[in-house]
Amino acid sequence: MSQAQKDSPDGRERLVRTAFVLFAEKGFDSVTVRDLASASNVSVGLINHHFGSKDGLREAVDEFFIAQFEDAITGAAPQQTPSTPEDYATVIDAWIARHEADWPTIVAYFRRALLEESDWGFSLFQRFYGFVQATVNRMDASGQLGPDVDRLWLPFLMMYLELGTMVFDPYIKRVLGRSGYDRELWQRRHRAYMALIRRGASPSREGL
Amino acid sequence: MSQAQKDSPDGRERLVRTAFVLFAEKGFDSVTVRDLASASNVSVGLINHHFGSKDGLREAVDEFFIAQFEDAITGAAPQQTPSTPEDYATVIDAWIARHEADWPTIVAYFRRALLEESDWGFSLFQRFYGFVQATVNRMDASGQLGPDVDRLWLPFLMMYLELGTMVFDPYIKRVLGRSGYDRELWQRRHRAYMALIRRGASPSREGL
DNA sequence: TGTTGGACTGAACAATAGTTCAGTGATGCG
DNA sequence: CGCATCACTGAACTATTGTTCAGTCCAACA
Repeated sequence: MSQAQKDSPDGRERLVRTAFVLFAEKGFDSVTVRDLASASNVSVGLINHHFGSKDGLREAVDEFFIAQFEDAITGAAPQQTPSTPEDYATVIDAWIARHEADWPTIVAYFRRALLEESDWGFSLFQRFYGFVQATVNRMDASGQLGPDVDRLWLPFLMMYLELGTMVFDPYIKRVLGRSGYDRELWQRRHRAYMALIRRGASPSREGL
Repeated sequence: MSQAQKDSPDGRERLVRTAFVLFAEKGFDSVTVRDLASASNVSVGLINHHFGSKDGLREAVDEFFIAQFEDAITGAAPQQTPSTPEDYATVIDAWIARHEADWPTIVAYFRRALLEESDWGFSLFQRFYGFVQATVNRMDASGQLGPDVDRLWLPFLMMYLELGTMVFDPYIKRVLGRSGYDRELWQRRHRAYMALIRRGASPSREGL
């Protein structure tokens, strides 16, 4: 049990980090153990030495990723529990801002985790769902939800808006020429998202 | 150039159809040419004979899929161009209803197309975007959009709600125990979706 | 100093992948 | 009948994959 030394990462750590990037970019199956080894400057044998198999490495990378995600949902807002749409969006924005450097990689990895339909991808979804549901419940308790709003679907619809931004970002990039997470675009999305949740898209029916 | 005979599909057609199902279920890479051959009751060689390569078969399956999608967007509503959120949702509902039998396969294939980030997956996205955008423009022209609604993001957010329902349905199944496309659940989602687009989730601010 | 243990190597291995191609059988045409 | 064409076969081939393992190196410890 050697202590973690931060100065120069050993082969094991380099493997996890480069695998995280490569899996996110190209997908698990498309990355060979030789790709991983040469990108990490280690030999092929080291993967099986440390992780038993390529799948073992994947599990290690998943844990590495979950740690960041966990921190985002719990550690992110230890005291401030969001109870308005603005709070909720702010928490998520803060998380994104905190991970700005490797945000594209995180998004890409998240994408694949969700779309590959794995068990742990489901656990990610479930955890996120719990977070959104709790927020909606608090909004409800403080009278911020209309009486006819569907309490079952609203959390899912909110998740779709959030996760859709992540999952479809590659296509946004191709349609608009830049990522939906680019500063200006993201702020605009934030406002549009907020407005939709709050008031919908119809003109306010003052005349009724 | 033999005419298409409907009675008993030849090896080529059987290959495309079973490949469509298997690719949707397990993903392109996870399906071997031997799987495809035995599931279609043909020999391995036939794939390369007809399609040149496994990738050639994929292209044929993609075209097969696009044909259905195309029919959904254009053929679905030849005359009726949607210009209200209700119209829009109705067109999509009709499409889904029309493909009820193989809807799960279509959803699964769509998922994989998105995940793989292929050019044609992008063209699907783009085409759908064009459809939604046109609808939003018509809504705008007939005064159904609030003045402060973001015209750039609204179509994307609407797409996220629609596509999210498709892409995340496997998780809905695991959270709620049944598909979001089950009749009762779907109708409820339809209303919740409509309400969100129209009025948002906040209680109507009549007192203001 | 000798020895133990763990990180690390890389050639060799076995399994599996997609592809090739010589050959079969049925069909239609002259 | 002879010939050409076409869908189709399946054993053989080649490339690539993940895995194994005997062996190297080096730091820690007695």
